[in-house]
Amino acid sequence: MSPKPAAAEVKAKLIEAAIRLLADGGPEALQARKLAAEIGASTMAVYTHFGGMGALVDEVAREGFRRLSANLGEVEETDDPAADILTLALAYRRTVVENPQLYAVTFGQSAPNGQKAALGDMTNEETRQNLSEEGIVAFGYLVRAADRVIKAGRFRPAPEFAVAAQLWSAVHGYITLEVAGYFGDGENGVEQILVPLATTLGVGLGDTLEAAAESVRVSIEAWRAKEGNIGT
Amino acid sequence: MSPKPAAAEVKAKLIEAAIRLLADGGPEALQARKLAAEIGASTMAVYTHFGGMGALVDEVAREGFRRLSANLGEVEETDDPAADILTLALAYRRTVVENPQLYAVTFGQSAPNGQKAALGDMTNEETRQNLSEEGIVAFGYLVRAADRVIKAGRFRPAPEFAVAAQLWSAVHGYITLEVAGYFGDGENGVEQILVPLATTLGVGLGDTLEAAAESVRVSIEAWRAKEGNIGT
DNA sequence: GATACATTTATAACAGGGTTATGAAATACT
DNA sequence: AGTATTTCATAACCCTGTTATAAATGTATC
Repeated sequence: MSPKPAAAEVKAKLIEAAIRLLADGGPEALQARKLAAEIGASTMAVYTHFGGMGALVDEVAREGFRRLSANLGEVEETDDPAADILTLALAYRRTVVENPQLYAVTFGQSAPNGQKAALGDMTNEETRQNLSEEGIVAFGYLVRAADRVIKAGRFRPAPEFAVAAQLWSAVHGYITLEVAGYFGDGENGVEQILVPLATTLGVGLGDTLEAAAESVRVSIEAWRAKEGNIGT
Repeated sequence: MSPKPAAAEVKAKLIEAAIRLLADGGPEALQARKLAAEIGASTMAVYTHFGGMGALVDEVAREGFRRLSANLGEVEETDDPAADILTLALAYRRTVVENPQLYAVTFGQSAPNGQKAALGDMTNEETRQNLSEEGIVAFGYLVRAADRVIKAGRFRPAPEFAVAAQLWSAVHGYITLEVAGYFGDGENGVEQILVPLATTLGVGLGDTLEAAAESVRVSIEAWRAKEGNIGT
């Protein structure tokens, strides 16, 4: 059926090259001619395999979601689900901080060609079904974690989706502002804002101040050990 | 000193035209040739008055901050500072929702020319001084509101800046995700997510559940009356 | 194995952006 | 009035996405 079986391979190489160019040179480095040169082909490769730069950027955005989901999936569920939430937030943050350019595209912020990567409405029970698979998978980790905390009796009973959406808003907002440069370099913002924010959210959703603080402490300690962040 | 006194006027007309084009046609409509046609001039106007599209976009971003500050400044301080915080958040949200394209530029998300509108580090006492004036003014309203709630004894004692940064993260994140289309159309997300989030933040920062809920109720009621949002 | 067909690819051109020289027009100062 | 300085319109330049076009490459059929 397909005269040239190398098609999928070229497609993958283009995506790979796109992410590399994006990470190195920012959105303006994501150009058809540079991509072609990177994989040793002509610009036509972009058009035969994607139809244009727009679709390629879309695919890059989806790949970002896939990598985010993969990183969130590596977070193990412990017997302290409240701590797991902050651990997920820290994994989310680390993923974005390590490749801000990619996630600017993934979240439709940086738009090399005026693209948007909208996933769809999450507040509607029905439309939530036909969301892009990549986005719903990533969000699903938060929903599951929220559900576990509620079932453990530490958050007040509430729709786990609504709780997850609140957590997502707060964490996403924090990460967006940190990456934009508002909270300084390094782990400064994590210590001064994200950690207190995690406590605030835990207590606000029903946890006791003591339990929330302890969960935050546990998660942060593991984070420091894992990422080699010797807290100051 | 200046041979042509019309300079400032042309500059203002360009900014005005840029915001109009942006609102109507999105980032890709923000072009030197279109701007020139809009004000009945040649593209050189952009270069003599701004030096290039980049600087013009920068100026548009600052204008967005100025308008945001103006809208936040219109929020009156009541004797319920916790309610005022949600009122500020709703004004913030309304400003962005009414002109998402402008605020995509203001927050450096949409980058017609790869521009960024970074304001600077807010976690550092010293560097916080030399932030761009436009950004610090807008953020200042939140800091002042947080301070009032703390002084009223409803939030636990804490640096008002840190509290404001948490609030800003959460609200900014919510707005970003709503505008991106994740929370459906209209006031859906406000009712389902932003309002509960406000309660969560209030309680998490030290307020009682009853007091926080009452403040949210008061603010939302005023909001419905003002914006004509007949709650469902 | 040779031929027909579909797909991919390289080349080259086109269209539409930002930007830049250049000289003319317009205004303020002397 | 004359001079200097700024602004502006025209036209070109460069770069980027895109699109014709024809050659090359592989698959399927006889």
